[in-house]
Amino acid sequence: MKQSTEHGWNIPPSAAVEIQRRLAGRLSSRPPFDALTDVKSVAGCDVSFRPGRVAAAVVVMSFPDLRVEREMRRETSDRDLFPYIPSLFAFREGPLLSELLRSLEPSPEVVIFDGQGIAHPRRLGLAAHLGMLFDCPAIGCAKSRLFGRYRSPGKRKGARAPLWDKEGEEIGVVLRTRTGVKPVFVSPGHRMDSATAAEIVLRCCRKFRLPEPLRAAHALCSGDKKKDAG
DNA sequence: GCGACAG
DNA sequence: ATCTTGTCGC
Repeated sequence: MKQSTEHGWNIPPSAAVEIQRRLAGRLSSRPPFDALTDVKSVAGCDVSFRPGRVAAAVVVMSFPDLRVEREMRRETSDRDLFPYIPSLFAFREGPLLSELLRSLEPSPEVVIFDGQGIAHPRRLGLAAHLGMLFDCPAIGCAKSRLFGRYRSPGKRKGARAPLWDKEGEEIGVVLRTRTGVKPVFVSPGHRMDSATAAEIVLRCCRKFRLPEPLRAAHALCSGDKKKDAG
């Protein structure tokens, strides 16, 4: 049985676009928490590819201390995997991540995805799409830009610049998570706003450019055999 | 028609 | 994303 078909992910690109248009209208930009004071844990999600195989991982960390609380990993064949098409990214990485997220209890307080939130042509990047499906606060943290215009942020850690759409609406933040390194593109997914998303991502960054939950998820699904070290 | 284009 | 070690630069 093809799980991707059962879950409605394996569909023609034209149908995928229609789904995005339909779901985008139901997004919420209001975090369920006042600020960051209520957030006790943050989950990171990532997917990696190997010849013939695909693996996804979800790592839940306490917040703001960032201690690993839970790790989940799932690997399958890449048969019937949706092709990589910019703007339809969720249909490629979403299926496997959904399998992990649906079995994660209790539901995570906040989830950070390796991709865009609403900084997308139809306002439905991976983080917005999965956040919507699980009705969970979600943040998109991408390593490069897909959509939107911006002015380069300051060079120091914490510096940020708004990411705007063609109508001048803010759809995210270009955030410098480490002095002197290329900034990341943070955008709210579901039940989230840009300011809160940027704060959470920044507080999840220690010694590296990417937030720890994402680094941990990446290491887990890609099979990095490393150990801890302050 | 010509670029742009998350991972 | 992935194929891959050392190496150039701050």
